[in-house]
Formats: sequence, structure tokens, C-alpha cells
Amino acid sequence: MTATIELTSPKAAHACGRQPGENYCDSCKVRSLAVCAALGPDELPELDDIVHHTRADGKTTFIHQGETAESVFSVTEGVVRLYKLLSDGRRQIIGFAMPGDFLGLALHNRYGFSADAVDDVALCRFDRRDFDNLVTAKPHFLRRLHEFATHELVIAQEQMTLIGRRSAEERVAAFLVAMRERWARIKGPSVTIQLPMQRIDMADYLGLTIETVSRTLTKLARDGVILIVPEAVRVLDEKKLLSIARA
Amino acid sequence: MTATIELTSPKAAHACGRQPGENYCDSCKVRSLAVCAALGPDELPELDDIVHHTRADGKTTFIHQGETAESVFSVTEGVVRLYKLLSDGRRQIIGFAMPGDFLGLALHNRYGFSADAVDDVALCRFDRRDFDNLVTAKPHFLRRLHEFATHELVIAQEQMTLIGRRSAEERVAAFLVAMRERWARIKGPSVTIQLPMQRIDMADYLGLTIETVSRTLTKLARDGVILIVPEAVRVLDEKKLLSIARA
DNA sequence: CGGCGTCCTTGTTTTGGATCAAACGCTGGT
DNA sequence: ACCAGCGTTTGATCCAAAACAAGGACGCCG
Repeated sequence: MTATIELTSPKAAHACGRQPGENYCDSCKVRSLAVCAALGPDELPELDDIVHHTRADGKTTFIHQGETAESVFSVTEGVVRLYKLLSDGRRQIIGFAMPGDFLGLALHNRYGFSADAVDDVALCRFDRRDFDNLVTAKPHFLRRLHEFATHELVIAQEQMTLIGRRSAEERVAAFLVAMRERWARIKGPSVTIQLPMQRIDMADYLGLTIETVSRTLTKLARDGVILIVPEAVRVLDEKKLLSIARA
Repeated sequence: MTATIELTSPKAAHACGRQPGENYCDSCKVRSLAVCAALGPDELPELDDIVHHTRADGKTTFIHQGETAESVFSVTEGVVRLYKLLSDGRRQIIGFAMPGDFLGLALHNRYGFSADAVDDVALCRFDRRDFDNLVTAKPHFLRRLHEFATHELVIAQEQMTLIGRRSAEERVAAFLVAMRERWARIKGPSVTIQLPMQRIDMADYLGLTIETVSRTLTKLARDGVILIVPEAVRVLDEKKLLSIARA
């Protein structure tokens, strides 16, 4: 079970088969537009690479906390986990990035977290300097970016509240509801909530252990709130799930 | 013990005695510059009010979670707590704002948190629309704002890690170190860390209870790391404190 | 000066979730 | 088909922090 890391050379052909002269593959364009709606697609920075990663053996980490921030990424396929590691190995996942999400937008010199693939992931990589220049040149774009950052901040503050003040069951329920809403924006609504990440990822995101996450899911299933299926859960009692999840 | 709420009328004289025609009192100008360094002081938006609050009976809440965001504030004196409340009364303090800090910069329509005074507080209030207009007109200003927001995001992610993955002692030590660094920027370095907030505020910030905070401080004092004094702690063993606080 | 209301500390008990331990069920390889 | 390895679930025990409880130590006000 080895990692698949395929890094196309700068300005290379896109995953979709387009050639370097054409700036965007449809996937990238569509996803980028989610954030860059204030600009026309032709005003986006030039794409550097398309990067594909598969979760496997830890070698797929493409953002390393503390390293110089040289790229901005946009997720087009799959799920990415963003995390901070303590020196003794404890890990806090600070978020999951899904198709349409950007990574490394902070305009800081160094990354504040690490990121790797949860499943099979495709990313568009942009040079951070191009991004910087674009930001300087296009106030609309900067404004969009700022809105994006403040939205992230709101999410982070909600997560703080979740971890700091809510029980294991509330955390898990809130996580399920949040995942359902995120998938709904990407793929449309569904009673099946895809959970491509492992239990340990949920645990490290929610400030719990793997056993507690497992037990809590089992309890929710026993209570008839959800049905546990591989890589997902099916929502059986939406009202109850929401009532546990809501503050 | 009643609340002191003094709200000068729009464009009224400043706390320092300046008249409406003069846009800024020194305090505001100095503090605003901390964030708006990319602009000259004359390019700042016009000040609406100077607001003074004293922590007392809960009536001093000047930002209410969920309400329409009509103002942006800048703290010039004292400490403000920002928090989220759950419906059953559980509270998570998401941050403390100190002199030089801005509140409500998100450019969202509604506030995502509440804010009130920890001690005697003075704030400059700006109309959010003026702020918006300025942001639209001056890209430098927006860029500064964006850097500010992403810095907040980094802090929030660190706090998530603190609350999600670290022990009570580590949380308290990290809090003390962070407070010392913040005061150092405002007043210069000192072995005495001012703690104007109550134990319950620290507890709600760190995801602990008041008793655990108290016990942990006592333990740190017993171990010769700090000396507890009213409204503050004195650092006796900096190296040890840092080694507990650092990840 | 005395009583009262806060806030803080300290002691005791309880508990939610962590930790330790073991078995289960896939999946992939031989 | 069998086995090995991993992720997950379940069970038993432990423990850090919560919850409960009771004293102090101020500061304020009558």
C-alpha cells in the first residue's frame, strides 16, 4: 500500500487533458469560482500544477507547519485534513478542506498548520507570489479573500465552543450535521453523510479519542438516530440529530 | 455597585477633551494606528463615539451575538471579553480584546459573538458603513484588515489545539504566557502578569471550571513557578512556566 | 463596626471520557 | 482458502477534571 504522489511539472498539462496555454481545467475553474466570484475566471492567477495525492503512509503531507508558504492550494477532489502537531505527537485537526476550499490563503510567510490527504485528493497549486500580486492588483479579489478568512474565523470560534464546552455526543452530532451541510453544497442534499476520514481523524478534530467517537456513534445508532455504514452514516432521525447538535 | 455606561452622542467631544471637529483623541489615534499602519492617521474613518463601560451587572454588553453589526470598535483602555453562549447558559470565551485591538471587523451582517467589559473599558466606536466604504476605497487598508483577520484565525486555531489536546496545567500556563506577551506589547515587559478578568473568565476561555483554574494556579504557585497576587501573578520561574506552556 | 454578597480557595465525591485490553471484520497478499 | 495487518468496536478499569460543598477573604454599605 504505497502512496501515489503525482506532481505534474509547472505549467504542465492539466489533469483534465488541457494544455499549458489554456489556463484552467473545468474542475479548477468551477471550484475557484466558488471563492473568486468577484472576478472573471480569466482574472485568476495562472495555475502552476495539478497535484494528486492518496492517503497512505504519511508521505502525502503537502503543507508542513512552520515551512515557508510558497503555494496556495484549491481542493478539486477529495478531502484534506489540516492539523497541528504537538511535540509529543498529540494532534489537533483544525479543519477538513473539501472541494472548493482554498488552503494557505493567510498571506503569512509560514504555514501555521500541516495538511495531508484523507482520501484520493486532487488540488490546484498556485504560486503564492502570483496570488500576492493578484491580491495587490485587484481589490475585489482581496475583499473576497477577506470574507473567506473571516468566515473561517467564525467557524474556528464555533469549533472552540464545541470543543471547550460541549459533551462528546454533542460534538459528534454537530460534526455529522456540519459534514452533511458541506456535502449538500457540493453534491446536493442526501440522507447519507459521507465520512471519508477515519475515526481517529474525527477524534482529533473533536478533541476526543477514537474509542469515544466509536462509542458515541454506536449510541446514536442504538438510539435510532443514525445507521452506521462503511465510510458514511445514514440519517434516520433528522430532528433528533439536530436537537443534539444544536447549541 | 452599578454599571457606569457613558455613551457620548455621535460626533461628540472625545474622552480626552477634544471637540467634534477634531477627528481623533490621541489615545484613539495611537491605538488605531496599531492596525491601520498602512494608512496615514487622516485617512481613518470618522469617529462616532467614545464609549466607556465598567463591568458590573451584565448591562455592559455592547456587542450582542446575532444582532445586526452596526459598529466597529477599537479598545483604548481596559480588557473586553468576547464570548459565545449556548442556550443552556454554558459559555465559551473566544478571546480577550485589549488596548489596540479591534472588534467587529468581520464585515458580516451580524455579530458572531457577544462582548462586554472585564474591567473599566474605553472604546472608540466607528460606524460600520464608514468602515466598509473606507475598505472599498483604500486597498491598503483592506490588506491590513485581512492580515489582522488571518492573524486572529491563527490564534483561534492555536486555541483550538490548546482546548482540544492539552491538560489543565498546560492550558493555564499557556494562558499566562500569552497574557504576559500581550501586556508586554502594550506596556513593555514585566514579571508581573496583570489578570483583570475573574477566574471564571479564564475558565470559560480555557474550557475548564473555575475550581480547576484555581487549583492549577495554586499548584503552579506551590511549585515555585508563580506567585499569586490580587489581579495578577508574578513569574518566579520563567523557564519552567515556558516549558509547561510550550507545545 | 457588622453583615452581606462576591470571588477565590480548598476539600470531597462523582463522572465522563481516557486508557488499557481484546476481539471482530474487512481487505489484500500469498 | 488462509493469514496478516489495519481499522473499528466493545469491554473493563482508571483518572483528570467536573460537580458538589464549605470555608475564607475582601470590599461595600448601612
